[in-house]
Amino acid sequence: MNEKPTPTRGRPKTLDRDQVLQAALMEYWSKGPTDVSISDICGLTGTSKPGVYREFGSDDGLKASVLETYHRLAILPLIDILEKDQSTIDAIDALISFMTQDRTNLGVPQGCLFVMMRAEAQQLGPSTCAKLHEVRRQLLDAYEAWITCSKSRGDFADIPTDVAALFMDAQHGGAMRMQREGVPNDTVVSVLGTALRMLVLGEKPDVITH
Amino acid sequence: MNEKPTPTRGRPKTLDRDQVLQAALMEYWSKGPTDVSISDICGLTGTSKPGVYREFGSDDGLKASVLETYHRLAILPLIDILEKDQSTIDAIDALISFMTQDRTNLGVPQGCLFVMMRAEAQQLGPSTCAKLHEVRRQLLDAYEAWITCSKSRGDFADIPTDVAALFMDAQHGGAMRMQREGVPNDTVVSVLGTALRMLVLGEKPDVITH
DNA sequence: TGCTTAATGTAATTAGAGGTACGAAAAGGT
DNA sequence: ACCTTTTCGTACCTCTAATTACATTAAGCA
Repeated sequence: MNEKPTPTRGRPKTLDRDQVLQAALMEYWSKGPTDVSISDICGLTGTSKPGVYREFGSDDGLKASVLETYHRLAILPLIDILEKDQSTIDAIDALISFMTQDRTNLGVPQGCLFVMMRAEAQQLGPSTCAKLHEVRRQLLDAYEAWITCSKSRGDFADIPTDVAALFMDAQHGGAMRMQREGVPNDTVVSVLGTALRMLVLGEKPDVITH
Repeated sequence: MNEKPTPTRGRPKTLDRDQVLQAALMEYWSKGPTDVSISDICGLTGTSKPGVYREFGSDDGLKASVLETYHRLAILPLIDILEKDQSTIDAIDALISFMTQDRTNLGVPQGCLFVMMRAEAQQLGPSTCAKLHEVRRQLLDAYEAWITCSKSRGDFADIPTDVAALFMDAQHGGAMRMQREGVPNDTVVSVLGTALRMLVLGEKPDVITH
Protein backbone atom coordinates (compact mmCIF):
# COMPACT_ATOMS: atom_id res chain seq x y z
CA MET A 1 0.00 0.00 0.00
CA ASN A 2 2.19 2.85 1.29
CA GLU A 3 5.34 3.09 -0.79
CA LYS A 4 8.72 4.56 0.05
CA PRO A 5 8.56 8.41 0.19
CA THR A 6 11.87 8.38 -1.72
CA PRO A 7 14.06 9.88 1.01
CA THR A 8 16.78 12.03 -0.49
CA ARG A 9 18.70 12.32 2.72
CA GLY A 10 21.10 9.84 4.25
CA ARG A 11 23.49 7.32 2.83
CA PRO A 12 22.21 5.87 -0.43
CA LYS A 13 21.01 2.30 -0.32
CA THR A 14 23.20 -0.28 -1.99
CA LEU A 15 21.37 -3.47 -0.99
CA ASP A 16 19.59 -4.90 -4.00
CA ARG A 17 16.35 -6.34 -2.66
CA ASP A 18 15.53 -8.15 -5.87
CA GLN A 19 18.94 -9.70 -6.12
CA VAL A 20 18.62 -11.09 -2.61
CA LEU A 21 15.12 -12.35 -3.33
CA GLN A 22 16.22 -14.02 -6.54
CA ALA A 23 19.22 -15.68 -4.94
CA ALA A 24 17.22 -16.83 -1.95
CA LEU A 25 14.47 -18.11 -4.23
CA MET A 26 16.87 -20.25 -6.22
CA GLU A 27 18.62 -21.56 -3.12
CA TYR A 28 15.41 -22.45 -1.31
CA TRP A 29 14.01 -23.99 -4.43
CA SER A 30 17.01 -26.14 -5.22
CA LYS A 31 18.16 -27.09 -1.71
CA GLY A 32 14.93 -26.88 0.25
CA PRO A 33 13.68 -23.88 2.23
CA THR A 34 15.05 -25.12 5.55
CA ASP A 35 18.49 -26.06 4.28
CA VAL A 36 19.64 -22.56 3.44
CA SER A 37 20.86 -20.12 6.09
CA ILE A 38 20.84 -16.35 6.05
CA SER A 39 24.63 -16.54 5.94
CA ASP A 40 24.41 -18.62 2.77
CA ILE A 41 22.31 -15.94 1.11
CA CYS A 42 24.72 -13.24 2.26
CA GLY A 43 27.71 -15.12 0.89
CA LEU A 44 25.92 -15.61 -2.40
CA THR A 45 24.88 -12.01 -2.87
CA GLY A 46 27.76 -10.20 -1.21
CA THR A 47 25.44 -8.53 1.26
CA SER A 48 25.91 -8.35 5.02
CA LYS A 49 23.69 -10.10 7.50
CA PRO A 50 22.43 -6.91 9.14
CA GLY A 51 21.56 -5.71 5.65
CA VAL A 52 19.31 -8.67 5.09
CA TYR A 53 17.75 -8.27 8.53
CA ARG A 54 17.10 -4.58 7.91
CA GLU A 55 15.37 -5.41 4.66
CA PHE A 56 13.35 -8.46 5.66
CA GLY A 57 13.16 -8.32 9.44
CA SER A 58 13.93 -11.97 10.06
CA ASP A 59 14.45 -15.35 8.52
CA ASP A 60 10.69 -15.76 8.54
CA GLY A 61 10.26 -12.41 6.80
CA LEU A 62 12.70 -13.33 4.07
CA LYS A 63 11.04 -16.68 3.49
CA ALA A 64 7.61 -15.04 3.34
CA SER A 65 8.88 -12.51 0.79
CA VAL A 66 10.48 -15.24 -1.27
CA LEU A 67 7.23 -17.17 -1.23
CA GLU A 68 5.47 -14.08 -2.51
CA THR A 69 7.99 -13.86 -5.33
CA TYR A 70 7.53 -17.53 -6.09
CA HIS A 71 3.79 -17.06 -6.09
CA ARG A 72 4.07 -14.47 -8.85
CA LEU A 73 6.60 -16.55 -10.75
CA ALA A 74 5.08 -20.00 -10.68
CA ILE A 75 1.67 -20.10 -9.04
CA LEU A 76 -0.10 -17.25 -10.79
CA PRO A 77 0.78 -18.66 -14.24
CA LEU A 78 -0.83 -21.91 -13.16
CA ILE A 79 -3.93 -20.05 -12.01
CA ASP A 80 -3.94 -18.13 -15.29
CA ILE A 81 -4.27 -21.40 -17.15
CA LEU A 82 -7.32 -22.23 -15.06
CA GLU A 83 -8.88 -18.85 -15.69
CA LYS A 84 -8.26 -18.88 -19.42
CA ASP A 85 -11.36 -19.58 -21.47
CA GLN A 86 -10.70 -22.95 -23.06
CA SER A 87 -12.13 -26.45 -23.15
CA THR A 88 -11.70 -28.65 -20.13
CA ILE A 89 -9.36 -31.01 -21.89
CA ASP A 90 -7.28 -28.17 -23.30
CA ALA A 91 -6.90 -26.70 -19.84
CA ILE A 92 -5.78 -30.04 -18.47
CA ASP A 93 -3.25 -30.46 -21.23
CA ALA A 94 -1.98 -26.95 -20.56
CA LEU A 95 -1.69 -27.69 -16.85
CA ILE A 96 0.30 -30.83 -17.53
CA SER A 97 2.61 -29.06 -19.95
CA PHE A 98 3.19 -26.28 -17.48
CA MET A 99 3.95 -28.60 -14.58
CA THR A 100 6.28 -30.80 -16.58
CA GLN A 101 8.19 -28.15 -18.51
CA ASP A 102 11.82 -29.07 -18.98
CA ARG A 103 13.42 -27.43 -15.96
CA THR A 104 17.04 -27.87 -16.97
CA ASN A 105 16.49 -25.93 -20.20
CA LEU A 106 14.77 -23.18 -18.23
CA GLY A 107 17.58 -23.02 -15.69
CA VAL A 108 15.12 -23.67 -12.91
CA PRO A 109 15.20 -26.39 -10.24
CA GLN A 110 13.01 -29.48 -10.23
CA GLY A 111 9.90 -29.53 -8.09
CA CYS A 112 7.91 -26.68 -6.61
CA LEU A 113 8.95 -24.40 -3.77
CA PHE A 114 5.36 -23.96 -2.66
CA VAL A 115 4.89 -27.70 -2.37
CA MET A 116 8.18 -28.08 -0.50
CA MET A 117 7.29 -25.32 1.93
CA ARG A 118 3.94 -26.93 2.65
CA ALA A 119 5.72 -30.17 3.49
CA GLU A 120 8.08 -28.40 5.89
CA ALA A 121 5.58 -25.93 7.32
CA GLN A 122 6.31 -27.01 10.91
CA GLN A 123 9.81 -25.62 10.49
CA LEU A 124 8.69 -22.28 9.09
CA GLY A 125 7.79 -19.07 10.88
CA PRO A 126 4.35 -17.50 11.31
CA SER A 127 4.54 -15.04 8.39
CA THR A 128 5.60 -17.74 5.98
CA CYS A 129 2.87 -20.06 7.23
CA ALA A 130 0.26 -17.34 6.86
CA LYS A 131 1.38 -16.68 3.29
CA LEU A 132 1.38 -20.40 2.67
CA HIS A 133 -2.24 -20.69 3.75
CA GLU A 134 -3.15 -17.71 1.62
CA VAL A 135 -1.56 -19.18 -1.51
CA ARG A 136 -3.10 -22.58 -0.83
CA ARG A 137 -6.55 -21.04 -0.44
CA GLN A 138 -6.12 -19.03 -3.62
CA LEU A 139 -5.07 -22.10 -5.58
CA LEU A 140 -7.93 -24.21 -4.26
CA ASP A 141 -10.38 -21.42 -5.07
CA ALA A 142 -9.03 -21.26 -8.60
CA TYR A 143 -9.42 -25.02 -8.97
CA GLU A 144 -12.96 -24.84 -7.66
CA ALA A 145 -13.93 -22.00 -9.98
CA TRP A 146 -12.49 -23.87 -12.94
CA ILE A 147 -14.26 -27.08 -11.94
CA THR A 148 -17.57 -25.27 -11.52
CA CYS A 149 -17.12 -23.76 -14.94
CA SER A 150 -16.28 -27.12 -16.50
CA LYS A 151 -19.29 -28.70 -14.85
CA SER A 152 -21.57 -26.03 -16.27
CA ARG A 153 -20.25 -27.00 -19.70
CA GLY A 154 -21.19 -30.57 -18.88
CA ASP A 155 -17.84 -32.20 -19.47
CA PHE A 156 -16.74 -32.75 -15.92
CA ALA A 157 -17.18 -35.97 -13.93
CA ASP A 158 -19.78 -36.12 -11.21
CA ILE A 159 -17.51 -35.41 -8.26
CA PRO A 160 -18.11 -32.82 -5.53
CA THR A 161 -16.30 -29.64 -6.42
CA ASP A 162 -14.27 -29.37 -3.21
CA VAL A 163 -13.21 -33.00 -3.49
CA ALA A 164 -12.15 -32.54 -7.09
CA ALA A 165 -10.17 -29.44 -6.16
CA LEU A 166 -8.29 -31.29 -3.43
CA PHE A 167 -7.70 -34.09 -5.89
CA MET A 168 -6.14 -31.73 -8.40
CA ASP A 169 -4.02 -30.14 -5.71
CA ALA A 170 -2.82 -33.59 -4.68
CA GLN A 171 -1.88 -34.44 -8.27
CA HIS A 172 0.07 -31.23 -8.59
CA GLY A 173 1.93 -31.98 -5.38
CA GLY A 174 2.50 -35.56 -6.42
CA ALA A 175 3.95 -34.55 -9.77
CA MET A 176 6.28 -32.01 -8.18
CA ARG A 177 7.54 -34.60 -5.73
CA MET A 178 8.09 -37.21 -8.42
CA GLN A 179 10.15 -34.66 -10.31
CA ARG A 180 12.30 -34.13 -7.24
CA GLU A 181 12.66 -37.86 -6.65
CA GLY A 182 14.05 -38.24 -10.14
CA VAL A 183 11.12 -39.89 -11.90
CA PRO A 184 11.57 -39.36 -15.68
CA ASN A 185 9.55 -36.48 -17.07
CA ASP A 186 7.67 -38.69 -19.54
CA THR A 187 6.50 -40.84 -16.67
CA VAL A 188 5.33 -37.82 -14.68
CA VAL A 189 3.41 -36.69 -17.76
CA SER A 190 1.75 -40.11 -17.96
CA VAL A 191 0.79 -40.16 -14.31
CA LEU A 192 -0.63 -36.65 -14.48
CA GLY A 193 -2.45 -37.47 -17.69
CA THR A 194 -3.94 -40.58 -16.13
CA ALA A 195 -5.05 -38.70 -13.07
CA LEU A 196 -6.45 -35.53 -14.62
CA ARG A 197 -8.08 -37.00 -17.71
CA MET A 198 -10.16 -39.16 -15.42
CA LEU A 199 -11.97 -35.97 -14.47
CA VAL A 200 -13.19 -35.34 -17.98
CA LEU A 201 -16.37 -36.98 -19.20
CA GLY A 202 -16.00 -38.86 -22.45
CA GLU A 203 -12.24 -39.33 -22.19
CA LYS A 204 -10.68 -42.75 -22.21
CA PRO A 205 -8.33 -43.33 -19.27
CA ASP A 206 -5.52 -43.72 -21.74
CA VAL A 207 -1.96 -42.57 -21.71
CA ILE A 208 -1.61 -39.00 -22.87
CA THR A 209 -0.68 -38.56 -26.51
CA HIS A 210 2.13 -36.17 -27.25
CA MET B 1 22.02 -61.90 11.02
CA ASN B 2 24.50 -62.38 13.92
CA GLU B 3 22.70 -61.88 17.21
CA LYS B 4 24.02 -60.89 20.61
CA PRO B 5 26.16 -63.69 22.15
CA THR B 6 24.44 -62.84 25.47
CA PRO B 7 27.53 -61.64 27.35
CA THR B 8 27.29 -62.53 31.02
CA ARG B 9 30.20 -60.35 32.04
CA GLY B 10 30.23 -56.64 32.72
CA ARG B 11 27.69 -54.17 33.94
CA PRO B 12 24.18 -55.18 32.95
CA LYS B 13 22.48 -53.11 30.31
CA THR B 14 19.68 -50.84 31.46
CA LEU B 15 18.96 -48.96 28.25
CA ASP B 16 15.68 -50.12 26.76
CA ARG B 17 16.16 -50.07 23.02
CA ASP B 18 12.50 -50.58 22.25
CA GLN B 19 11.42 -47.85 24.59
CA VAL B 20 13.75 -45.40 22.87
CA LEU B 21 12.56 -46.54 19.46
CA GLN B 22 8.92 -46.18 20.42
CA ALA B 23 9.38 -42.75 21.94
CA ALA B 24 11.42 -41.54 18.97
CA LEU B 25 8.87 -42.97 16.57
CA MET B 26 6.01 -41.08 18.17
CA GLU B 27 7.98 -37.86 18.39
CA TYR B 28 9.17 -37.98 14.78
CA TRP B 29 5.73 -38.94 13.62
CA SER B 30 3.89 -36.19 15.48
CA LYS B 31 6.41 -33.34 15.21
CA GLY B 32 8.28 -34.23 12.05
CA PRO B 33 11.53 -36.20 11.83
CA THR B 34 13.74 -33.11 11.69
CA ASP B 35 12.09 -31.27 14.55
CA VAL B 36 13.11 -33.67 17.29
CA SER B 37 16.59 -33.71 18.79
CA ILE B 38 18.46 -36.52 20.46
CA SER B 39 18.18 -34.55 23.68
CA ASP B 40 14.40 -34.53 23.32
CA ILE B 41 14.38 -38.31 23.07
CA CYS B 42 16.68 -38.58 26.07
CA GLY B 43 14.50 -36.32 28.17
CA LEU B 44 11.46 -38.32 27.17
CA THR B 45 12.90 -41.73 27.95
CA GLY B 46 15.20 -40.88 30.85
CA THR B 47 18.22 -42.17 28.99
CA SER B 48 21.53 -40.38 28.61
CA LYS B 49 22.83 -39.06 25.33
CA PRO B 50 25.89 -41.33 25.25
CA GLY B 51 23.53 -44.21 25.82
CA VAL B 52 21.58 -43.39 22.70
CA TYR B 53 24.78 -42.94 20.71
CA ARG B 54 26.15 -46.26 21.93
CA GLU B 55 22.96 -47.96 20.84
CA PHE B 56 22.30 -46.28 17.50
CA GLY B 57 25.63 -44.74 16.50
CA SER B 58 24.29 -41.38 15.43
CA ASP B 59 21.24 -39.31 14.75
CA ASP B 60 21.14 -40.87 11.30
CA GLY B 61 21.36 -44.34 12.81
CA LEU B 62 18.49 -43.68 15.17
CA LYS B 63 16.31 -42.29 12.39
CA ALA B 64 17.09 -45.28 10.18
CA SER B 65 16.16 -47.67 13.00
CA VAL B 66 12.96 -45.77 13.67
CA LEU B 67 12.08 -45.94 10.00
CA GLU B 68 12.57 -49.68 10.13
CA THR B 69 10.20 -49.85 13.08
CA TYR B 70 7.70 -47.69 11.25
CA HIS B 71 8.02 -49.91 8.23
CA ARG B 72 6.94 -52.92 10.26
CA LEU B 73 4.21 -50.97 12.00
CA ALA B 74 2.54 -49.13 9.14
CA ILE B 75 3.97 -50.03 5.75
CA LEU B 76 3.93 -53.82 5.91
CA PRO B 77 0.22 -53.85 6.88
CA LEU B 78 -0.46 -51.78 3.79
CA ILE B 79 1.53 -54.20 1.66
CA ASP B 80 -0.33 -57.07 3.27
CA ILE B 81 -3.60 -55.64 2.01
CA LEU B 82 -2.16 -55.62 -1.50
CA GLU B 83 -0.97 -59.20 -1.20
CA LYS B 84 -4.21 -60.52 0.20
CA ASP B 85 -6.29 -62.43 -2.29
CA GLN B 86 -9.37 -60.31 -2.82
CA SER B 87 -11.21 -58.48 -5.57
CA THR B 88 -9.70 -55.28 -6.91
CA ILE B 89 -12.45 -53.14 -5.50
CA ASP B 90 -12.26 -54.82 -2.11
CA ALA B 91 -8.54 -54.20 -1.96
CA ILE B 92 -9.07 -50.54 -2.80
CA ASP B 93 -11.70 -50.18 -0.12
CA ALA B 94 -9.38 -51.86 2.36
CA LEU B 95 -6.55 -49.52 1.39
CA ILE B 96 -8.76 -46.50 1.88
CA SER B 97 -10.00 -47.73 5.24
CA PHE B 98 -6.47 -48.41 6.38
CA MET B 99 -5.16 -45.02 5.31
CA THR B 100 -8.03 -43.10 6.82
CA GLN B 101 -8.41 -44.97 10.12
CA ASP B 102 -9.35 -42.67 12.96
CA ARG B 103 -5.95 -41.78 14.36
CA THR B 104 -7.09 -40.10 17.53
CA ASN B 105 -8.89 -43.24 18.68
CA LEU B 106 -5.77 -45.27 17.93
CA GLY B 107 -3.57 -42.87 19.84
CA VAL B 108 -1.45 -42.39 16.76
CA PRO B 109 -0.51 -39.13 14.98
CA GLN B 110 -2.01 -37.91 11.73
CA GLY B 111 -0.14 -38.48 8.50
CA CYS B 112 2.63 -40.92 7.67
CA LEU B 113 6.20 -40.84 8.92
CA PHE B 114 7.47 -42.46 5.72
CA VAL B 115 5.80 -39.79 3.61
CA MET B 116 7.17 -37.04 5.85
CA MET B 117 10.67 -38.44 5.70
CA ARG B 118 10.55 -38.62 1.93
CA ALA B 119 9.59 -34.94 1.84
CA GLU B 120 12.50 -34.01 4.09
CA ALA B 121 15.03 -36.44 2.68
CA GLN B 122 17.56 -33.67 2.00
CA GLN B 123 17.83 -33.14 5.74
CA LEU B 124 18.35 -36.81 6.57
CA GLY B 125 21.54 -38.82 6.76
CA PRO B 126 22.77 -41.51 4.36
CA SER B 127 21.51 -44.55 6.30
CA THR B 128 18.04 -43.10 6.61
CA CYS B 129 17.99 -42.17 2.93
CA ALA B 130 19.11 -45.66 1.95
CA LYS B 131 16.35 -47.20 4.06
CA LEU B 132 13.92 -44.71 2.58
CA HIS B 133 14.78 -45.83 -0.94
CA GLU B 134 14.47 -49.45 0.08
CA VAL B 135 10.99 -48.98 1.55
CA ARG B 136 9.88 -46.92 -1.42
CA ARG B 137 11.05 -49.62 -3.82
CA GLN B 138 9.34 -52.31 -1.81
CA LEU B 139 6.06 -50.38 -1.77
CA LEU B 140 6.19 -49.66 -5.49
CA ASP B 141 6.95 -53.31 -6.20
CA ALA B 142 3.95 -54.33 -4.11
CA TYR B 143 1.74 -51.90 -6.01
CA GLU B 144 3.01 -53.23 -9.31
CA ALA B 145 2.47 -56.85 -8.34
CA TRP B 146 -1.07 -56.05 -7.21
CA ILE B 147 -1.80 -54.11 -10.40
CA THR B 148 -0.46 -56.92 -12.55
CA CYS B 149 -2.66 -59.33 -10.66
CA SER B 150 -5.72 -57.12 -11.05
CA LYS B 151 -5.04 -56.72 -14.74
CA SER B 152 -4.89 -60.47 -15.18
CA ARG B 153 -8.35 -60.58 -13.65
CA GLY B 154 -9.45 -58.07 -16.26
CA ASP B 155 -10.83 -55.44 -13.92
CA PHE B 156 -8.06 -52.88 -14.05
CA ALA B 157 -7.96 -49.86 -16.33
CA ASP B 158 -5.63 -49.83 -19.31
CA ILE B 159 -2.76 -47.94 -17.74
CA PRO B 160 0.91 -48.94 -17.78
CA THR B 161 1.72 -50.79 -14.58
CA ASP B 162 4.60 -48.55 -13.51
CA VAL B 163 2.50 -45.45 -14.12
CA ALA B 164 -0.39 -46.84 -12.12
CA ALA B 165 1.95 -47.75 -9.27
CA LEU B 166 3.34 -44.22 -9.13
CA PHE B 167 -0.21 -42.94 -9.27
CA MET B 168 -1.22 -45.02 -6.27
CA ASP B 169 1.88 -43.94 -4.38
CA ALA B 170 1.00 -40.32 -5.12
CA GLN B 171 -2.54 -40.80 -3.83
CA HIS B 172 -1.25 -42.35 -0.64
CA GLY B 173 1.13 -39.44 -0.13
CA GLY B 174 -1.57 -36.93 -0.96
CA ALA B 175 -3.99 -38.45 1.54
CA MET B 176 -1.38 -38.48 4.30
CA ARG B 177 -0.59 -34.82 3.65
CA MET B 178 -4.24 -33.80 3.61
CA GLN B 179 -4.63 -35.50 6.96
CA ARG B 180 -1.77 -33.45 8.34
CA GLU B 181 -3.12 -30.25 6.86
CA GLY B 182 -6.36 -30.81 8.72
CA VAL B 183 -8.65 -31.83 5.89
CA PRO B 184 -11.64 -33.68 7.39
CA ASN B 185 -11.36 -37.44 7.25
CA ASP B 186 -14.57 -37.82 5.26
CA THR B 187 -13.15 -35.55 2.61
CA VAL B 188 -9.90 -37.50 2.45
CA VAL B 189 -11.95 -40.66 2.03
CA SER B 190 -13.82 -39.05 -0.86
CA VAL B 191 -10.66 -37.88 -2.59
CA LEU B 192 -9.02 -41.28 -2.23
CA GLY B 193 -12.19 -42.99 -3.39
CA THR B 194 -12.39 -40.75 -6.42
CA ALA B 195 -8.76 -41.37 -7.27
CA LEU B 196 -8.50 -45.10 -6.72
CA ARG B 197 -11.88 -46.18 -8.04
CA MET B 198 -10.93 -44.63 -11.32
CA LEU B 199 -8.50 -47.47 -11.72
CA VAL B 200 -11.21 -50.11 -11.65
CA LEU B 201 -13.03 -51.04 -14.82
CA GLY B 202 -16.80 -50.92 -14.54
CA GLU B 203 -16.90 -48.57 -11.56
CA LYS B 204 -18.68 -45.24 -11.68
CA PRO B 205 -16.47 -42.33 -10.61
CA ASP B 206 -18.84 -41.73 -7.73
CA VAL B 207 -18.28 -40.79 -4.14
CA ILE B 208 -17.46 -43.79 -2.02
CA THR B 209 -20.39 -45.25 -0.09
CA HIS B 210 -19.85 -45.88 3.57
C1' DT C 1 39.99 -59.39 47.43
C1' DG C 2 41.24 -57.81 43.38
C1' DC C 3 41.21 -58.08 37.88
C1' DT C 4 38.50 -57.84 33.71
C1' DT C 5 34.68 -56.63 31.12
C1' DA C 6 30.93 -53.87 29.67
C1' DA C 7 27.90 -50.84 30.52
C1' DT C 8 26.66 -46.09 32.77
C1' DG C 9 26.06 -40.76 32.88
C1' DT C 10 28.13 -35.94 33.78
C1' DA C 11 30.20 -32.48 31.63
C1' DA C 12 32.55 -30.88 28.06
C1' DT C 13 33.50 -29.70 22.88
C1' DT C 14 32.44 -28.06 18.43
C1' DA C 15 29.83 -26.06 14.86
C1' DG C 16 26.52 -23.36 12.91
C1' DA C 17 22.32 -20.86 13.11
C1' DG C 18 19.54 -16.61 14.03
C1' DG C 19 20.05 -12.17 15.51
C1' DT C 20 22.12 -7.51 17.10
C1' DA C 21 25.33 -3.63 19.11
C1' DC C 22 27.64 -0.13 17.47
C1' DG C 23 30.87 2.87 15.19
C1' DA C 24 31.89 4.30 10.38
C1' DA C 25 30.37 6.01 5.90
C1' DA C 26 27.80 8.75 2.58
C1' DA C 27 24.66 11.55 1.39
C1' DG C 28 21.69 16.39 1.97
C1' DG C 29 20.85 20.57 4.47
C1' DT C 30 22.39 24.90 7.08
C1' DA D 1 32.62 23.20 8.04
C1' DC D 2 29.33 20.94 10.66
C1' DC D 3 24.92 18.71 11.90
C1' DT D 4 21.30 15.32 10.58
C1' DT D 5 19.70 11.42 8.39
C1' DT D 6 20.04 6.89 6.72
C1' DT D 7 22.46 2.94 5.51
C1' DC D 8 26.53 0.04 5.90
C1' DG D 9 29.16 -3.97 7.70
C1' DT D 10 32.50 -5.99 11.31
C1' DA D 11 32.48 -8.43 15.35
C1' DC D 12 29.94 -10.19 18.66
C1' DC D 13 26.18 -12.63 21.36
C1' DT D 14 23.11 -16.48 22.43
C1' DC D 15 21.25 -20.89 21.61
C1' DT D 16 20.77 -25.29 20.33
C1' DA D 17 22.23 -29.56 18.21
C1' DA D 18 25.27 -33.31 17.43
C1' DT D 19 28.84 -35.70 19.34
C1' DT D 20 32.46 -37.38 22.67
C1' DA D 21 36.17 -37.69 26.72
C1' DC D 22 36.38 -39.72 30.74
C1' DA D 23 35.68 -41.12 35.30
C1' DT D 24 32.35 -44.41 37.42
C1' DT D 25 29.61 -48.39 38.42
C1' DA D 26 28.17 -53.24 38.37
C1' DA D 27 28.59 -57.30 37.25
C1' DG D 28 31.53 -62.28 36.65
C1' DC D 29 35.75 -64.68 37.48
C1' DA D 30 40.39 -66.02 39.56
